[in-house]
Amino acid sequence: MAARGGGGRTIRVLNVAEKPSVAKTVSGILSNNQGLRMREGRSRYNKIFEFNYTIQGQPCQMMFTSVTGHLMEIEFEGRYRKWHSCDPVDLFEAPIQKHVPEDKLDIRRTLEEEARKCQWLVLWLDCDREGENIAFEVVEVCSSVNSQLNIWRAHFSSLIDREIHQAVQQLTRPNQLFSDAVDVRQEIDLRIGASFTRFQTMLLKDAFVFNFPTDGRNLVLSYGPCQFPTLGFVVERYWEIQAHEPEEFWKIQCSHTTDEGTANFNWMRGHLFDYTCAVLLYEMCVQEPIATVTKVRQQEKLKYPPHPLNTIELEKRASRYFRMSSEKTMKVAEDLYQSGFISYPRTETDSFSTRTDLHILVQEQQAHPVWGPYAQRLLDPSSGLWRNPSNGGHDDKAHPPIHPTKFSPGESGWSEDHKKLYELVVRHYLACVSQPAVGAETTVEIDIAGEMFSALGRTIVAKNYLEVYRFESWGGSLIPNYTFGQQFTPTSLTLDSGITRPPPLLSESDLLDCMDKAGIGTDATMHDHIKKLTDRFYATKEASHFKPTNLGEALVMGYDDMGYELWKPYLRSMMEEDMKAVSVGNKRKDDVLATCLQQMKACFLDARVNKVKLFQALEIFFDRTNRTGGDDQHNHGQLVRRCDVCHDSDLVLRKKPDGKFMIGCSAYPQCRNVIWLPGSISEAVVTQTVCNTCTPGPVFKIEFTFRRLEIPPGFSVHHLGCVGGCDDVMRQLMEMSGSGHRNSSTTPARGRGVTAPSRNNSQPNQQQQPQRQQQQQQQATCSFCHQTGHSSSDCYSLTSQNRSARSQRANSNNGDSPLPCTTCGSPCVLKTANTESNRGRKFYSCQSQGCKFFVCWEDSIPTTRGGGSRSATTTSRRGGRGGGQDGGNGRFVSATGDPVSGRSCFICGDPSHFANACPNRGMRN
DNA sequence: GCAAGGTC
Repeated sequence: MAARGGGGRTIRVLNVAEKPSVAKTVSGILSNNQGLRMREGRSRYNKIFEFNYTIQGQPCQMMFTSVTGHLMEIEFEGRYRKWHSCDPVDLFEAPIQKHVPEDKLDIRRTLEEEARKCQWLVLWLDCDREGENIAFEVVEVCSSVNSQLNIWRAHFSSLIDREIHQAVQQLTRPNQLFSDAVDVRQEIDLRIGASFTRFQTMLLKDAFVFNFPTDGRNLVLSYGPCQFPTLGFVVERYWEIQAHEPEEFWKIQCSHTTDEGTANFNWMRGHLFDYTCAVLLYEMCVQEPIATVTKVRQQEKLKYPPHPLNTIELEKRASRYFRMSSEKTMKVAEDLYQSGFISYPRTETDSFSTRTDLHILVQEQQAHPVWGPYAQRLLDPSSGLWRNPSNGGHDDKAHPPIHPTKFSPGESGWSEDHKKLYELVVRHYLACVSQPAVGAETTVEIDIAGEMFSALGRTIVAKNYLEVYRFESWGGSLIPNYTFGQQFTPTSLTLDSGITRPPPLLSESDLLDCMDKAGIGTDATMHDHIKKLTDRFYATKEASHFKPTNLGEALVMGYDDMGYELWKPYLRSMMEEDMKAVSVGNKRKDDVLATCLQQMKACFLDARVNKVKLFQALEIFFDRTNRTGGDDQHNHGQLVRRCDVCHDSDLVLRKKPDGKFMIGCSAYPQCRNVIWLPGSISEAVVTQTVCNTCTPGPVFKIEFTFRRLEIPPGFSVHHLGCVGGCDDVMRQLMEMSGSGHRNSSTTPARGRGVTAPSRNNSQPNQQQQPQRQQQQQQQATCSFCHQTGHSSSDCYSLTSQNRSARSQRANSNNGDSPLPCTTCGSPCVLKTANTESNRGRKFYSCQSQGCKFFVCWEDSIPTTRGGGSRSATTTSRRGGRGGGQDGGNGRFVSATGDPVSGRSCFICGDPSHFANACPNRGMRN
């Protein structure tokens, strides 16, 4: 702190904290609870504490009050607030104002009244970017009534006496850059959120039949840079599950039982997808079933207690242990915090400060009837149970990890959820300061006919923290004693089949994990974003797992089909990087704002041009209403020819709202036959001239006018063209611009198809390209939004090049041979496997949505066995021990061609089944 | 009727 106050005269200092509890605690610490007075402010929650204090020799009369988080909000100016007052694209530039909302006016009044009386303002907001921004909001309010205020910032990371005294003696100036970063975030969030939300709501809400229970409220199809990536995680997992093709695998299981117990030996190959190979190896084991012990290893293993608890871990664990939603968890935690039983529940910190008195917290818990005795042992040095907690590596510099602050055996007013959550916080804390559990592990490896197997036995030597942390367990199993070189005959040796399973739907804990890793939301808001998915009817939660609704899936699909990754976390991650750059002065606030908004506006305009993708995606799931939902591009047009797809309606020429032309079927959406025309057309009129070549006729020719600079030299600006297929000029221009014919009447939209987005419609001609590319490289021009200074890979509105989920969906539809599904009876298709062990092998799979059942391998069908797609020399994964089927008589052969076994069961010889289904399989002593 | 971030 460089400046001093008013010499020896007592000055009045207004201190402002981010929340009432901090104002109270800091006042208590600084005053040492001596001469501390409290009086009411204008807001019933935000009291004012008064006491005397000396800052660097300067006697001060301290006034300490608080806000409750942000004091201000940003909003569009009045004339832009009504949804129909402007085009949503205008929201990228509409004037924005920051104001104190109605429910914070009383806090503002308190600040104004106190600031008028003071010479200094000391800001005690949380020490993060948001806290710095709130600090500037407080400064704005206070300075407006007292421009002479001397403004200071106190830095503290926990509410510990020494740190607070130190903070007030080392005041600095507030950091404008930190605050700027938050201003940028707020403005981008508002402009993107409001524009896209209005756009997609007004476009789709009335165009489809949605039967969501909105309780009389308007249906809002919101978009937000946090809620959409959260939805994206849910949809992506769902697509992964749908794209999963079950595959059968085989593994050899061995067990050995003695008086000392049972050892289950696992095949060290894991499992094989090649049945023949597995059978051959199994057969060798059966023929030479003596096991030889090749390794016995004994070692001590430790299982460590968890790190101290932060918000995300609290939410994840409450979800896992109690199936409590993150929203509920935070509500209950807030209650417990408000009533003083646990510490502040919104914290990223998972390590305790070295100055925290950890023992006091345990002492309080000694009285508890259930975990009290454990707390007593923990405090007894002779038990050796105490261990200083580990460091999780996160520190928000504002709050300690979540820990119990007051003992309770359970309050009468507590719900079951309150009891569970308090217990979790206490047990977690006690676990953190306990020794790890100790186990003795024995690993035994055996060899049967050259195949290796291993078994693990564990005995728990000391449970330690597991005694109190009942939510975790550590399975122990006794196995017999073995010695190196020992031989024995297994009790059972079986060839078991299994089938690969898709991953499960995302649990709340998984979803929080995804968001945490991708930086979506903050610890205080993540549960809000999750709840928003269900509030907006984008996802449902069933048995603690999230599944997208048709609406959620369709919206993501629509943007994905446009090629945008608005539903992926990258946009938020890039914004977060820019915020960091602003906060350390590496980028200017105005530059980041301008660049980001320019790019997002380009993305918005492009999305609007391609809105048909959203329609197509929603049409897969919902019926259309008679209302257009603002989409009028399919209403009128000039007749070009009879539709060559539905043969029932006409193909008509239309001009789209963006000025570009297309030819589509008048029966849209029942028929989605469409011809996209080059973007270089400035005018197009259907003439009465009929093409003499194209059939079936009549096909009316069109008088086109092209923009000179957008067509190659040698092409005429005026052209009487035919779109029936005979016209080379049109064909060439269409190819150059990536436009052309598409029949989408039978295929739901997936991927770009031939519909080139408008940005590609004015490609330079061949001669111009090298020069243009060079210019682009020199200027680093984004090929998407056409702004300089970044490439398309750095564009906020990233286009999707890597569409794994969609390509999987597309690839899964490569079959052509019908066969009824054994599960649902729907027709199946023949597909080609793409896994390492079965690449190229054909199989039948059900095509019915929601079934997707793997039916069988093509070569396992009896009538086709002789000519199966696998060759007789299929090699196993075991080098020289290859084996397979011969091509003709269906017998197994070894790599040398010697017959090994017939196609009948090699265990009992019955031709009606194979060994894996044999009732006698396995070998018993 | 829209975002996300604070907190009560």
